[in-house]
Amino acid sequence: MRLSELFTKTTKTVPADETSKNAKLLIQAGFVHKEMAGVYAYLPLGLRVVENIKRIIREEMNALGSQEIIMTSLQRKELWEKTGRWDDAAVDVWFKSELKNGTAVGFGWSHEEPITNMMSNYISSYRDLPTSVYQFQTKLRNEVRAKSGIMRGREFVMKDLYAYSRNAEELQDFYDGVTEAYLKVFRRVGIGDSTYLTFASGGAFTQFSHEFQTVTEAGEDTIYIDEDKRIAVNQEVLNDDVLKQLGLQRDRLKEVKAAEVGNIFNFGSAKAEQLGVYFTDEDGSEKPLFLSSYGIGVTRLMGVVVELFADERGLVWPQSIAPAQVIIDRLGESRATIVAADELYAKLVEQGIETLYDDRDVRPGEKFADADLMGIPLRIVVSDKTVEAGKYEVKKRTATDVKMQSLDDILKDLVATE
RNA sequence: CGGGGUGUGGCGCAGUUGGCUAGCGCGCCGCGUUUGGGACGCGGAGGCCGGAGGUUCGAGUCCUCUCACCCCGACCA
Repeated sequence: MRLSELFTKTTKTVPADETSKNAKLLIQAGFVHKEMAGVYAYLPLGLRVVENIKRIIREEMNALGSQEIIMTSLQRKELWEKTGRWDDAAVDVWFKSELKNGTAVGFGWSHEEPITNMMSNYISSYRDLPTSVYQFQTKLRNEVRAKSGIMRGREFVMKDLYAYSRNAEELQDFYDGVTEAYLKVFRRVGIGDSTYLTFASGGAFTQFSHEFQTVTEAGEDTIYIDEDKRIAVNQEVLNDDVLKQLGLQRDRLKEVKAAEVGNIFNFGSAKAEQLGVYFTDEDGSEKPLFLSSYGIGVTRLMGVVVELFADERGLVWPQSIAPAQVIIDRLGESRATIVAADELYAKLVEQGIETLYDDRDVRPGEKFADADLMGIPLRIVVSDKTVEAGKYEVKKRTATDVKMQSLDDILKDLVATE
């Protein structure tokens, strides 16, 4: 994409009503637009990041054998009444409305109920199990107070996966598989080192649920991490019994602030019993489905990445989710430089490398500042000097030094670090 | 939901004890000079001051109500 044609622009001044680092930088760099408190629109560059995160998650979920669907935003009241979750006293984040004829509907803040109910149409035998589906959906939650930019909104993109199993053992197998897959997702998006499998308060069926917590000051949770074992305990369940049970020693734990980027729940058969969803087992008996659900906050994850890596010059994206791999800064308007930059751009695009091309007639300082602000991993300068040298000037976003490289060297490096 | 704060061109801000045509910077448009870390000159366009009501000869400035936004706390199944 040529920056002269890119729909958004960067800005030097940031809206005064944002204090969180992620919102400030994402707005400044033109990645998102704030519509209202806790509600953000994703612009071309921001959308690319979201889509890159989704792509990684999608690959890992598909590898588990799960299949992608998309559920509805409008939901039926009756289903949620069956599980006691329609009541505002039980769930206080509901957005509710009604149809013209007065029928009550809710806007989806989660999808366990409708999806489990739907399963009664498609699962009737043990032969249909285990099975799982997932979706990327915009969740709507009427939070009393939105905060932390895109990390806690009233409208946000979430990947939720629902797995149905024949019994507790089968459920556990899948549960363990997803746990691994999640760790892999977080490694791939670049936050593996700071993300911990965390024991948190469980549902009705199990003592614990598992959260994936990324260590950052911008987080809302307090967790205690064991750096050697790579696990953590959420403050909400921390006590001597729990530590003993998990084989952890209090004096080896470190208290940190963290943001929950993923969570997994084991509902056992409780949800299916409430909703009346059964299958016929091998012996002919009717049994309730075992449900487990798995969430990753896609847009929150994006916010966490910003918080984790951004520096004083702007955003810093890991290569795996960056809106582009490369930004070409063309300096000067000489014929030779324009031709050289156009050629480089065409070649990179041809190689399938996402490339931003700063072809604007603005001063060098502005181009450098924008490239830094947008956080593109690799910057290539094309100028009269580089044309004369027959090489390109290359600089990593995180580096301070520049290298003179040929296109072949650049391509080699790009593939190697992918 | 409790406490605190803020609403003035697209963005950031100033506007004195009420006073006459509401300013400044960035950005935007035109012309020219510039071009390796956010250039400069000249000339322009753009706001009825969040909204409603009130006080007053006169309201961006005062009063009442209301809406929105931000922060802290509570909440987050």
